[in-house]
This record gives sequence, structure tokens and C-alpha cells, in this order.
Amino acid sequence: MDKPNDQSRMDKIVSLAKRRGFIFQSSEIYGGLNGFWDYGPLGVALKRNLKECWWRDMVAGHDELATPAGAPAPYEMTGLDCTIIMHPQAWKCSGHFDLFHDWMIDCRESKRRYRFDHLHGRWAGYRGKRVFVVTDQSGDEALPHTVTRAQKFFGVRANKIEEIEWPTALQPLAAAVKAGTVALGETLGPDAGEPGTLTEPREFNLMFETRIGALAGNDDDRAFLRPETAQGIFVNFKNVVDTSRVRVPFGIAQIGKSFRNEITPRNFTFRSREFEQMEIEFFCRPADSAAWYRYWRDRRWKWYLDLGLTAGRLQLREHAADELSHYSVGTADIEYAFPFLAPGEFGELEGIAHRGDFDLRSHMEGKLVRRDGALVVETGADGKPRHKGSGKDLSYFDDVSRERYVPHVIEPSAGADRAVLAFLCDAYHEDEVPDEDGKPRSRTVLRLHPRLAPVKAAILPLVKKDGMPEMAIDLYRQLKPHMACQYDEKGSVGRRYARQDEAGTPWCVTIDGQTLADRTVTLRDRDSLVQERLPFDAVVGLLRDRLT
RNA sequence: GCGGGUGUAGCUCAAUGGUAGAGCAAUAGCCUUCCAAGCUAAAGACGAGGGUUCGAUUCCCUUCACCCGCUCCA
Repeated sequence: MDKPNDQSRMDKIVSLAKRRGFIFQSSEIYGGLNGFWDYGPLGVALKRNLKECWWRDMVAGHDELATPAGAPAPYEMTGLDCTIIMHPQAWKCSGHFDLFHDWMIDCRESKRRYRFDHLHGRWAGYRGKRVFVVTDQSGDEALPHTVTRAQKFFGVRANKIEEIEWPTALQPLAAAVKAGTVALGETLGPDAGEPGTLTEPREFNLMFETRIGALAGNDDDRAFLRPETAQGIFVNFKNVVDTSRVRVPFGIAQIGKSFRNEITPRNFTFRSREFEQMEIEFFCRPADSAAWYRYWRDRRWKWYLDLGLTAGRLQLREHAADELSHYSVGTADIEYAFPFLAPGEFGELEGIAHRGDFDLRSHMEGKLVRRDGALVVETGADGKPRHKGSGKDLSYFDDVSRERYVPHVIEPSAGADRAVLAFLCDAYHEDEVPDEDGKPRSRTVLRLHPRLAPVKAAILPLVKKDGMPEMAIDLYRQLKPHMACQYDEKGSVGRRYARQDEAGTPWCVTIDGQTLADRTVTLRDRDSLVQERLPFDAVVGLLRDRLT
């Protein structure tokens, strides 16, 4: 694989994030905890601003009377905040329980890991020796693979292959082990040279498990921390429709924590085990769903650009047909070229998925699978549903078209922590600023969009005397009710500018000698370094205007 | 989870089997009239736990975290 884009740049960003109090490792004083991260004073402000932007732009500020550019029709938006722990059946019907719950088996020799239920094998014998040959191949390739493996293990020439005896048929390894017809010590792993290198199967659960009740102890009390916020919206679909007067098409938005036991948390906060999602489930008429899918894909793409992400580092990627989830008829990812990735590689910020009626139907009928192109309830060996649905009718009667249907769903699902990381990486710049002697001096600056910046403005007396601090404090108190701002009188003004640049503060207002004479101040722009002179009393109004 | 590498102050780096030193940053004070100036003061570290040793930051083991690769990954 190629070298990461710019690992040293990433290192500097991580270092800045820690040094200035954006992001700390969780439980650091105890040595840290893999895959968990805390937001410090500046970080929490940045993240809150980001979430607030999302909520304002998608939900609170949405005009349901107008048809937004690119939208097929006017629509409504509303919100929800549901619990992290839900009825366990929700995760069985959503598919997460089966999908996220695997038995894995490791090979001590090849260091490879296999899904236990993907392994098959059969007994092979040759001149008195016998071994249970295991393959990870499936379909037509499985049987020839076991022959090749056995041939190599026994050291049989190609023309003597017929001498290898195969007393049993190919069968799932799990079944053979359970039946006691083979012990793991007798198995030859798919990539091993010697038998007995496969470990006992171990349970791999990507969902965090917990127990309900203080005295909990048995399996019936088992519950899960949600691996996505979406299911809480689906199970509340009927509640919202019945109580809020919304009519299709409409969206329900939610921001909240989700949890996944990632096997390999990596790349700073990019893959965390506890993370925050910003999700919309948008419900529409099946016939209109493709148009709504395109609308949301383009709308969400534009949102990142409007908040300042560099277009050249952002990518909108439509999934190929074979890449789609079992339920999806269309998915696009919005991806960012993070510095820790190899050139040409992108990391997912948000997925916009056309989920059809999979989710609502699953919570009605039970867990669905795709069979011959149609979604049907998955059944167990006994012919009954593998996971039973709620049995509640989640269909919708459309008063306008006079038809009843299960709405289709478009799901723009964004990672709040990933977005924060992308905006942080994108904002990070090193440039040169002339020092007091006019010589260039390097500076670190976060070019965050003013809406995202943790601190919007710093109020600085040029020097700490002659009444300047008093005037600056006066202005600070006028501004504070309107936006996050800081007062700083310590050290030289250049140092204070530099400190604010590093935190991403877009504006610095400086009170100088002239302020005392004519009641004007200077307003310094973070990116251009341009200073403009304006009346003291115009500052609050001007900065408020620039923020919107 | 496996293999390899790395852990000394907020950051960047030293030294050492005998109680760890510097620069920058940060804090307090002085000074300072527009982009990290200067002076003074005080503060701050051997990732954690065991073991060997009279004595361990240094040697050994374990563990935790980070980086690279594998595996995995809506």
C-alpha cells in the first residue's frame, strides 16, 4: 500500500488537538482506552457548533412551505431523541444482531481469521494418515480446494491424487465439531501447513452488550447499546405520524451516541467505539423515492462545501450494485481525503442510502432477507420467522393520493465525530506572517468556518494601560451575550493573535490609543490578516451580521 | 486478535544501573502602542504493574496506549 497522504501533517493536527484542548484520549491518566476519545474545551465548542449547524440547516430552519432547490416537492422535518438501549428485538429485526454477531476462529500458524460459519471441511485419508481438511472457499471452489490442500499436506503427486480417500462429504465445520465427528486438533486450517492450528471459535460481537436490571444474570436480560440511531426513528415512526400532524413526505432527524465494538479502532477519532451520529430518516412515496434520494445526496454534499470543506478533498461516491447492502437500492458516500489515508483514498463522512421499505417492513413482519430479488421474511429450520416483527401496521394512508403504502426511506447518515475531524484537518494550515521586524515567521492557523469556530472573536487591549483594558472589557461584555468571545490582555498583541489563530478564532478586535481619542477599533481578519478600522459601537452589529 | 516498531515536562529533544537537563509553550509579575520581543519568579516528566539489584528511567517479564502491516470494517 502507498504511504499515507501526509502522516506528519496528521501528527501535527493530533498534536494541536491535544495541545489546545480540542480532543483528548479517554481516561488518559489511566493509560488511555483504545477507541474512545474526549472533547476538551475547544473541541466541545466545535462539535456543538457542528451539530447545531446540522440541526439548524436540516430541521429547525427548514421552510416546509417552500420547495427547496432540487427537491421534488415541499416537505416537513421534525426531530426525535430516543434511548440508547432499546428492546432487543429491534436489533434482531434490523439485522444487526445476526450481522454484528459472529463466531470467529483464528489460525495460530497463518495468523488469519475466519468466520466460523464460513468454514467447511471433510476427512481425507492417505496411506494410513488422516486429517480433516478445512476450506474457507465457498460454492464450486470449495471441493477442489480441499483436494489441493490434501495433496499438498500428504505430499501426493498429481497423478496419484485418486489414492486420497474421502470417507465423508464436505460439511460445515461448525456442524462437524458440534456433532463430535471432528476435534479442532485434527483439522488442517485453510492456510496452515500442520493440523491443529485453529483456535477454539470465539464470539465476536460488534454490538456492546449490557444487562437490564440490577439483579440481571440470565440471557433474557441481555440488551445492547445501539450501533446506530436510525432504528429508534423507525420504531417511533407510527408515534410521530399519529401525534405530530406530519404528512409524507417528511423527515425525522436525530443526533445521538452510537456504539460499535470495532475490531481495530484506528486513525485518531475516525473509527471510534463510541461515536455520535446525525441521522435523518426521510419517508416518502415509493414512486418518488429515487428523486428524493438524489435530492438528499446533493443537498448533503452541498452542506459540507458550504461549511468550508475543500472541494478537491471531498468526494461523492455512488456505490456499485454489488457493493450495496442487502436492503439498499442505492447508496452514495460523501468521503474526505484525510491526511492519514494513502493518496487517492477517501474516508467516509456520511452515507446517503435509499433503503426502500426494508426497515419499516422489518419492524412489522420480522427480519427480512432478499430472495430472488424480493424481500421476504427470513425463516428458520422450523419454517417460522427467524426473528419475529412487532406485528404492528406501519403502513401510511396518503390522503392526497388516496392510497395506502409502506413509505420508502432515504437515510442521510452522518458521523459527527468524523465531520469534526474532517473540518479540523481541512482547516489546519501553516503559513507565514511578517513579525515585528517584517521578517516572515511561520504560524499555525485553523481556517474554520466562523459558524464552526469555537471562539468567534477575541477582544484585545493593545497594551494593558491607559484605560484600554476598561474599554475592551466593556466591549467584551456587550458581545458575549451574542456569541462566544474571549478577552485577553496578557503578553504582546502579536502573541495573542497567534494564540487565537491556532484556535481558529476568525476575528480579533483591538482597542488601541486611537480608540480612546475617536472611539474606533481595529478588526483583524484571521485569514487575510487585514485590519479595518470601525466604530466601537458598530462591532457587535457587524460581527453578528458576519456570523449569519 | 497476530507480527514489527515506539513510550522521558503541554510540545521538541537530551543524559544516566546511584534521586533526570534544555529550548519552546503555559502561569504570576515587570516592561511593552499591532502580529509568538525582553527581564524576573515559581511550576512541570521517566505510560502502568511486577521482577532482578544495596539501588532500575536504564536490564527482564507482563500490561496499557500510539504508529505500520495483516485481519476486520453500515
